[in-house]
Amino acid sequence: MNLNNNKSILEDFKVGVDNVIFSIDSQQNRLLVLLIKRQEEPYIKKWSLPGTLVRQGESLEQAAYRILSEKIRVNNLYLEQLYTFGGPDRDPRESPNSYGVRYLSVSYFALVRFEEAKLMANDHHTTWYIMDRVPQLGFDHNQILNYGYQRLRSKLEYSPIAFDVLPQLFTLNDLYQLYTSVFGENFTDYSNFRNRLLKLGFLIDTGKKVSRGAGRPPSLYRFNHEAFAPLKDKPFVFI
Amino acid sequence: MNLNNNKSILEDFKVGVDNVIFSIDSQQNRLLVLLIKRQEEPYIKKWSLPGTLVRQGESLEQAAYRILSEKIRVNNLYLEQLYTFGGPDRDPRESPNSYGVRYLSVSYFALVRFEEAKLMANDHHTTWYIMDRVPQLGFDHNQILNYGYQRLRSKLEYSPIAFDVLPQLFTLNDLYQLYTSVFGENFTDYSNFRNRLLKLGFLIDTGKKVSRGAGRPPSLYRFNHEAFAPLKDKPFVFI
DNA sequence: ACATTTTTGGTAAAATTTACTATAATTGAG
DNA sequence: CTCAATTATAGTAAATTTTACCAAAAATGT
Repeated sequence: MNLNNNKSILEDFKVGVDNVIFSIDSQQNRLLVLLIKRQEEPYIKKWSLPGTLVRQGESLEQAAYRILSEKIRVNNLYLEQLYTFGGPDRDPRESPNSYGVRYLSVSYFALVRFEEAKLMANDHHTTWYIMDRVPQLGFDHNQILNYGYQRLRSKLEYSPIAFDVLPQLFTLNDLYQLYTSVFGENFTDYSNFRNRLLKLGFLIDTGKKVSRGAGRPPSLYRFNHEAFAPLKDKPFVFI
Repeated sequence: MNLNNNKSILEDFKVGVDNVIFSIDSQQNRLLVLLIKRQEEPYIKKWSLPGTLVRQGESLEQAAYRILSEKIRVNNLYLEQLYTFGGPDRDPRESPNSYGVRYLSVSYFALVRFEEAKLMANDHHTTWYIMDRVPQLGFDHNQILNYGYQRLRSKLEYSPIAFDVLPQLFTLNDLYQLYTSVFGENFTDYSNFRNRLLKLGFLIDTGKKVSRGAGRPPSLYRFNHEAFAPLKDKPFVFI
């Protein structure tokens, strides 16, 4: 950043953070995204991504966590920065050519554990939307959501983010259900998914069995961070 | 973004753009990055990434292009957003707890054609640095540079950004040299690289031959955007 | 007891990757 | 002009991985 510029032509920004918060209901095979019904202008009554403006002394990531904790109560999650949208015309609050304060949106992507993600009881304007039934959103939030969806899919392909939202001990079928909820019907078959994952060597069979109704009881597995680490920088996919 | 917040606790930002500008000198097998020797505080005399503050009515990407065009003259390039660094303590100009104006850095990643990238003649504080000889930089720019380097490598693996900086017509060896300049000695051998690329079907043999000293004259190829398009959303790598 | 369900372990065929070789087409030295 | 050196191109056999299945194991529930 160069301070030699004439300060008078610089622009002042308010910085907002908008979150694409996904959760996976493996029971019902659904990918869900958290949306807010706006209570004020602009885009009043429209659904939108949960967001906030960054406060003094607060980091971007802290702001992203603050949004999350105001809407849902959850302990296990994965969160990372997505993209920064900052064209001068993206927010109708900025009347064109007025050159007053300008809004920048730093978007974050989160994946949260569904079983423990409870909506705040007093908030009736927040809901989990089924991903492929999302309506037209306010601002440029459909674009941001789509960007987040692509990120979710690519992260699941080569990163162990699924294990941030699965319980400590899980069955291979739990993992498979999670993946099919996101990738849909034409996902690879269970047997091959299983073989590929096990060969990678970072899933540990605890030997414990659990009974869940009919059928042979499956083994409970856990994710081994140490065994995954060496794979981190190598190109590989596990789907 | 929620306007219900008490405005008094919000923070005002100046937004800067910092560029990680790479170029590849295939002749000398070197990956280069453009650095600026700072002429003012903070970090005076230190090398740093070229950056600027965003002006009124200017988009982030426009600002990124402006930096580029002030330092080098180049026509063929690839540019995309990298990451936004915005902790409250990243810039020493912000005295801690003063809560005045705060600086946010949106970083961009660029790959430019080396043959036509001429440094501006009157600028003696700008230079191409060999990537693995980069010194300690000002601000958090080593971190940003490293982030850009990872992006460069992963982009080269599954995106056709190389063809944005190669000439319209190029030999397969030109392409190979470019890749080895970035990925180093233990890169896959030429014969297999060739076979893999050709099988993907987006490189068109023009039939034209060109003589460059000793050896059988190679064919000139061109990149076919239409043939690449269907691969865009499918998982694949071409190295 | 046995039909049903689900997990687990496998395998044969297809496809791909890897390591390597042979041949073709040029330049440049003598 | 001849031939060694050089670079491009075309392959191929072996190793490995992926794909599309199948069968046995271990539980449930009627």
